[in-house]
Amino acid sequence: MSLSYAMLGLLTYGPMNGYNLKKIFDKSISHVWAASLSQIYRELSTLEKKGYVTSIIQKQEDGPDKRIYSITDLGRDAFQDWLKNFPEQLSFYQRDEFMLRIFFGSRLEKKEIIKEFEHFISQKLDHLKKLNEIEKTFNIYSSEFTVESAEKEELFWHFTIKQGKMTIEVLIKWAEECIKQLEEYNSSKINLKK
Amino acid sequence: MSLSYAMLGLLTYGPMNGYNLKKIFDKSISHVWAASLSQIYRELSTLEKKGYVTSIIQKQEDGPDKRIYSITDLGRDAFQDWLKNFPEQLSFYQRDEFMLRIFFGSRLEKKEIIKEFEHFISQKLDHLKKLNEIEKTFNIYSSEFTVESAEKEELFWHFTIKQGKMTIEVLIKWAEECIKQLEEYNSSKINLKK
DNA sequence: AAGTTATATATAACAAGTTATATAGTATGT
DNA sequence: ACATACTATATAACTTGTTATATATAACTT
Repeated sequence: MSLSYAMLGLLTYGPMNGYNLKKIFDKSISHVWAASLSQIYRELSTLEKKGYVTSIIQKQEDGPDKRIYSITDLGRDAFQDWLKNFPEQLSFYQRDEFMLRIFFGSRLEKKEIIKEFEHFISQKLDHLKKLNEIEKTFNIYSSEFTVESAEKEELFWHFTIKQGKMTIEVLIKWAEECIKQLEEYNSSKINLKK
Repeated sequence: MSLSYAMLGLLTYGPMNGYNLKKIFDKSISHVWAASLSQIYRELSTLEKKGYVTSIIQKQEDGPDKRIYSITDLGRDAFQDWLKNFPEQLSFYQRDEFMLRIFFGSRLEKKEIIKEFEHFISQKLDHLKKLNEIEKTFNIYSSEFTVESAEKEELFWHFTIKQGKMTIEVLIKWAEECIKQLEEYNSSKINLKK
């Protein structure tokens, strides 16, 4: 599945240990595919069993030893194979806790729900900042981690950031519209009652 | 977690069996929270153990017996409690297989990647259609399943559909911009080489 | 008549993701 | 000096989600 290929993809940039891989994840692709440390460690052993990566132990005097993983030719092939075979059917289904609550929003007070929409907007503004931070580190990584050309590598990274930004911006607009509609709905209700 | 509350939420509309619950899921909240049949069955037993639902067996002459679940007062309270307690931190992290491949898009031919962006657009157009179909059935359900007022119930359902539509529309715009940028990038590269 | 699809009912096995726990050094704050 | 946080290393337990399997009837398809 996708996690293993995300990991193999990052390992094409160079050998890494689990902890390091997690840091790179968070600074590069967490907005596209998130991973927890424990998942990464488990997946690294699975990948090793499959022969997609090999590991060596690096002794350290300060702190515990490191296990450094490198991608194998078999691993590179598997990654490239996955990469070129995009799925036919892209998933339509979602799992969004906030949206689920909104679905049942009629069971809440108008004031409460407006407060939640406002909180949603402030959270999305935070997410925009996070994306900007990730974007800033791209030029650092692209010079370190270049496969073909840093420019081409960065182009695609920016596509994913752009997707995130555009989506967040539209969600903010959506929430603002919902608030407006709720306020209108309430006032018309009050008028009817009079 | 969310699945159980999605199920409890639907059960506030009336008693249902697992199979039926799945159908309602697909026609109402799959765009917000998806569930598979096996998950639903497992979760129903968990909910029963917790006392949030009770079940009776309905004998049937044609086909196997049905187990009809009803929400209990305890279940209603748990649902309402969940509903009013929106999480402070909304998740920033994502898991999107398509976007992950785009992240590594520099390893593919320009032609291939443009083809995938085009396929993405056509899939998103399909998803728009699915959302429209879900939206159409809302008025049917809102008259059957009304808690307070059908109008208020539908208002929130429409918010979730609107969110889906706005997001999909912006994703299409994003993909179109990516294609344009890729074409420009390639031609400028060719020019540089000349 | 035989095969496929849909309705109806689930359970079992497996894979993936989250949370808790364990260990230990280094740095920073009060 | 003591606590908290961060770096660094993971493993274990638990929860959630997906895929495969099982059974049986009815309706539609070729």
